[in-house]
Amino acid sequence: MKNTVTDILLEALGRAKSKGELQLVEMPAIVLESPREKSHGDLATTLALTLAKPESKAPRKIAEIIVSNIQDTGGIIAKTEIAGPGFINFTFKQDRWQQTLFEIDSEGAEYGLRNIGKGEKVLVEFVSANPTGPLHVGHGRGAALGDALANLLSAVGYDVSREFYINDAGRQIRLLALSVWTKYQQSQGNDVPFPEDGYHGSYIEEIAQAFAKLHGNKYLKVPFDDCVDVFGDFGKESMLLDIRTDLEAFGVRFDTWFSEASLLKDNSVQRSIEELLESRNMYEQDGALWLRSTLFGDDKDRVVVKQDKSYTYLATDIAYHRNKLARGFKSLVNIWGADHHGYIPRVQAVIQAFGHPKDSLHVLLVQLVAILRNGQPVPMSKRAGNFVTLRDVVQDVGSDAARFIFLTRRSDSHLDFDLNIAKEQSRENPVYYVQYAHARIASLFREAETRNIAIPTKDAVNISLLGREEEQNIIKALAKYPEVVEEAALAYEPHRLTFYLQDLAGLMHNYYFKHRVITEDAALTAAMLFLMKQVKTVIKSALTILGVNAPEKM
RNA sequence: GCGCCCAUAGCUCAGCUGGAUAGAGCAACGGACUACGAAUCCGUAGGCCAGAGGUUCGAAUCCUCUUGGGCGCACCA
Repeated sequence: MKNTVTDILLEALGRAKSKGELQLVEMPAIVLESPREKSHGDLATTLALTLAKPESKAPRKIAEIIVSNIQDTGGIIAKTEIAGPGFINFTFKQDRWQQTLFEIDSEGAEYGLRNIGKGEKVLVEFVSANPTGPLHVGHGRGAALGDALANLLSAVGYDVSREFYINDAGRQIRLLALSVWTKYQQSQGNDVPFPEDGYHGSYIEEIAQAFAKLHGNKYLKVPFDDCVDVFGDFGKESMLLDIRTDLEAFGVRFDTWFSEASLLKDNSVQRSIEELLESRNMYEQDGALWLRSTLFGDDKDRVVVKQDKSYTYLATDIAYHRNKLARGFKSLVNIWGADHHGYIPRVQAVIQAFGHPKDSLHVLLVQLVAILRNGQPVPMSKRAGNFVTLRDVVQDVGSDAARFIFLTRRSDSHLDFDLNIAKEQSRENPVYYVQYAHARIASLFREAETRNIAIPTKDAVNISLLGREEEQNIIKALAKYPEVVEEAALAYEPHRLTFYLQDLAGLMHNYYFKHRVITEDAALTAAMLFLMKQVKTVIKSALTILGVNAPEKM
């Protein structure tokens, strides 16, 4: 629809130019938007306003010139108006909107999908929690965002992979090993002091018990340094299994689990460093190797190899991002906790040092989640191993509610997650509101079936019967869906879909309440059922992108 | 000290690339079930978009400063 009008406008400008009515030294971008105010038509453009200055003419005058040159060859426009300071408002013919319903009906689940990505490979890396403890709600928010975003990017034609980066190198795994080893020793009666900065939490004991069950007292007399790897691997594998299980319960599956340690093992860290030294993006100073990140906008250069020849965290990240690029991903999306924001310029420098444009990496920051119970914040202390886990929340409120609520805010704004509201089955809980709209339509269809009324196909329906205001509003909302999907995908903002869904569900509930669908008037009943069918399709499509179920019954 | 993010109705938040009279939900108040699911709907009220300048035809949106919150500033991970 937008494209058609854009073409019409471009042609009009072309004619105005050839007649000498407008100069048009530069062709302006055509911006079309749907006005809030209904009396302003279906689409509006500010074209005349933006042209006022370069043309040095009054905007209304320019609008008149443009309008006089418009030729609506397709016959879709009912009315063109100049309003206010120079807006041009278009109102479409009713049957044009109603075509939307046929479109949805024939495309079904495909409706709204686009191919702007053209199969380009995109990697979405998210969650990437240390395998040293269970996932908490913050990870859940990242998981919901990453998964929905991946779905969204697929919906617009990208070839998307989901990846979990396992931070399994370095000190934290050693500390995990030591924590498990200590609990193991203690459980076998050896009074070994627990490490001060060790991981607390009952899960460590569970791992130690599982270890004892498997190995008995075989490692009881082995000094820690001689069995770090055994305990480390065991701990890591146990935690990863837990993490994977929790994520699956949350409906999230990864295509790849990428191990940080593997980058050290296969020498890719070393090779990355050599490559950067060769390209002069890395240099030696004071006995350390530095990434010349200031070349690419970072505040200061960063150490990659320390004086003692050990690597900083950045070293593996360099190798990791090099690896991502080498796998052919044109676009990388990283989802991080907001406390890592200071790290962004560094990694963007890495990308550029390897010769890729800065904007091939998009970092989305996820703010913390505060859990509320009965309106009161639930205290969380990571140190004491006492925090609300993703598993707790999913068990408590369900995966659907959790996912939807995580996606009702922009990712970079704080989120208060109220457990009581998430379980509530009312308007206040947006998940139920939207799911209910879907289930209500399903229920309506069941009712129709018991009365032997078929859900009509498009050949058996007279769409022009749907002329009431509520019907027009719903149809317009449905027509907007493909745009919403596209914009949400390009902006990396799945939350736009949750807002869209709430609007659409609202229109549906309002309509349903005002107008009885199944009546004596068979033709009208058929048309209304047909409309409802398309609403159902779109709600389901959007919920599916968000990773939320669209139930037939609740 | 330097840098990043945020400030919109009593509360929680939307507001698309700068557009026309700033929107939802909740809470408050008043209404709607002999009919397809009232898990719903309708109405009323609620605003100096933190403050002050600037840019322009036009600013919640862009720029500068101030105030008030959050977070980063490691040869840690």
